[in-house]
Amino acid sequence: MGRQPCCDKLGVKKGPWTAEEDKKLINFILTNGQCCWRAVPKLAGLRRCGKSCRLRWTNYLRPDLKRGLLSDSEEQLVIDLHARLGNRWSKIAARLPGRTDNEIKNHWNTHIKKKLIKMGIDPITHEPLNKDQPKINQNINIPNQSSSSSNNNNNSDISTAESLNNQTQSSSFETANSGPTNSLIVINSSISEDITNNSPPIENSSSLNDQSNASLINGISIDDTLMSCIWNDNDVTPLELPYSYDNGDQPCLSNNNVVNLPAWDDNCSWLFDCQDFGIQDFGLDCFNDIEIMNTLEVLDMGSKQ
DNA sequence: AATGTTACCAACCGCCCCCTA
DNA sequence: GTAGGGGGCGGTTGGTAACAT
Repeated sequence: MGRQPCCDKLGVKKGPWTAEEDKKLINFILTNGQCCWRAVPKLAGLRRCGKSCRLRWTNYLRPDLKRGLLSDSEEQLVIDLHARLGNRWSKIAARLPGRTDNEIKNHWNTHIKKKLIKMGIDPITHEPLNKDQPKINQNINIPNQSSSSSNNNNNSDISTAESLNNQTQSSSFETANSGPTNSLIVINSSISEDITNNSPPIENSSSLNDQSNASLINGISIDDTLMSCIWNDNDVTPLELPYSYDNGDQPCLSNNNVVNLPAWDDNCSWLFDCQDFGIQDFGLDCFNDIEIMNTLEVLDMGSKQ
């Protein structure tokens, strides 16, 4: 017995969303909140699959989304989280406020993956591609280490690594060249404590599965808040992230390490209006017509570009 | 200018998990 | 206990813009 399709395929439109459809969906969500997605298309007057509506909303229309490329710090955080969580994009996205799993997944596949490969890092295992010649520590987060060493990557790669090094202090790689097993990339955070104390399931456990490896990460500086968030399977809403917003617009780690997420684009100022209320709630009596119209106007602008 | 190639990303597909009756 | 619905998730595709030849 096959499953019922999520929607009636006949008469369901596919492909890119039009500004008109976006308006309808936004209007509906703002008016009614997020309810049963299957019912949304019908109620909103859209010839779309409910799933498609949900995706459009969560990946593009949600007012709390950031747009634009990931910053270096965000990128580094994604790498760190991926090393721990694997391709659990939604889990990773949950730790990056304003970013969606789809966005992170795309960014990983188009940017980070290539960067890591160029650096000699296997993007899947986060181990050096050539284990006999571990060299990534010469590029990543080893302060005062010359980047002119054996790695002959191009300048952009080196500058990328340096950039990551400079901007991200609390989340970084290190390679452990001396282990009896394999060279190892570890996250510069509370891994060692978590391994010994909590022992949560580790996606890429191959890199962290023996005593020698565990010993290698002893002494690495710890950011308990961040890693405890990562370990907890409980969903973490953006507000529960270990960031705080210094001066209202500069996210900081709870341990006062600035993450340097970029200031939001001025064009997204309307989003701030929307952040005064709970996105999850969208009971939306707190919306006023002006805010809704602002949203729709911005959408119009975007669609005309 | 025309054509080919690459990069990017929005959107879709289908599987899986969770909840509920 | 279990079947089915709903939503979430990760992988993949397809359109298109940018760049190269």
